[in-house]
Amino acid sequence: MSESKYREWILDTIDSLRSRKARPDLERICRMVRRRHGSEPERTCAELEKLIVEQTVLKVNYKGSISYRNAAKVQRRSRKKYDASLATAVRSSAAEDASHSDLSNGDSAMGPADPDEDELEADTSIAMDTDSNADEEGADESRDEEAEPSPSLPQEDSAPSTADSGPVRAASAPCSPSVTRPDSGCRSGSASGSDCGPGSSPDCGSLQKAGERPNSLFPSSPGALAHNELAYGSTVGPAESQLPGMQRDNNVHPVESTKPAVHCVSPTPCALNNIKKEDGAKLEDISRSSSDQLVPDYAARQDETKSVCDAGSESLRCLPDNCSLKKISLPSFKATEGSPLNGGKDEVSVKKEKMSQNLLQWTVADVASYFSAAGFPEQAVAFRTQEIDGKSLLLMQRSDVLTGLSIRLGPALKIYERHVKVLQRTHFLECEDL
DNA sequence: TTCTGCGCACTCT
DNA sequence: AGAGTGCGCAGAA
Repeated sequence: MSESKYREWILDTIDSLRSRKARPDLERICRMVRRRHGSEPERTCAELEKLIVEQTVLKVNYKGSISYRNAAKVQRRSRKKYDASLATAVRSSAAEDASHSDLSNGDSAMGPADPDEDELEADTSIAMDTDSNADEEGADESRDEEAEPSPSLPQEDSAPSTADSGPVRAASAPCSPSVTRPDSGCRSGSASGSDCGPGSSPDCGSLQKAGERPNSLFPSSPGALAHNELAYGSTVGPAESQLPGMQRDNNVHPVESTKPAVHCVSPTPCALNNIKKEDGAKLEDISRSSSDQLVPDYAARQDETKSVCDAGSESLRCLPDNCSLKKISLPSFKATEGSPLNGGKDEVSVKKEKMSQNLLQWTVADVASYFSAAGFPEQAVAFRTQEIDGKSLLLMQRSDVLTGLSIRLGPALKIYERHVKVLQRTHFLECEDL
């Protein structure tokens, strides 16, 4: 309930700042929301992150600083072509979130709000993230594999877009989730920092809602995912898939753009710190005792084998079959599928499917226990703190993992490359098949 | 002190 | 050339 209210407030604020030619950064947004509605900065940060995840708001790195955009209003300028292709991906999920249209973000306040704005969000968002980091491999790889499928999509979309008839319309679904990462949350500026400051550990509880949203499912569309990676991962990204505003930084200062993200200590992270100390200990103990050695082996192998492309399917096989990850408890997975340890090729594929599907059903606890069991108990706490469930996991970008969880770079890289990426890839590859 | 409006330079398509 | 963005400054509240 308050969620939509916040959405409105935040979008309104962003629009407002923009109209007055002020950079819509975290600090200003929080301040304005507080002034206008009396909302706590931490809460605003949390809600903002949710919107970012939903892609209702895009977080971009423009001219060296982080800015937030009303997804509905961005991108209409350039990416229309892109949209077309993206639209497809999005659209699939769109259906699911039709409900989302409520996102209509109340831009009303803003400018020439277009009627199509609601819909725009979807595509817009997808492409955005500029700030991201560039991480080469991630993006490159994903690009290779993922980019391919998309080509086919475009055409399809074009049709739909036609349907949109509207000038801009492309995708009808506002769903795409993660283009931007929530990571930078409160980091920017002093204000943000102070607002969401460590001491103020925002109520993470609020954050989790993001994952609950229906649209978070959209990743089910391979295309969408791919795009996310591209865009986000713009990281490395080939300018191909990025949005105008966002890519600027990446293209121009790939490295620099990353920096901000690194420093950033999103609101969540702030909370993380506190939580880590408290609950972390418990969790760590538990998880540690349960799994440490499992992953290395598997992970290492993955790394080598990983020629990205096959990573997806390979990983699947790897996880359950080759690697003795039995210990890793994948609740949903097991539940629906039974023991993953046996079975021939057919079974494997079946498992694959189920696993992917189940991924969407993973709860925060499932995700945490997964990483815990995978040998990252400490980091698992971060996932838990950030309330990353299966859906969120699918939406995570490399930078999210590297910087948004406030975990050390080393483990973060391993987690992303060996697990997150693999799970995502697997998931959407599978979706593709379907 | 804070908010708001806006000229103008930048950046990108 | 056209359009989005936001810095920096001045005026208003």
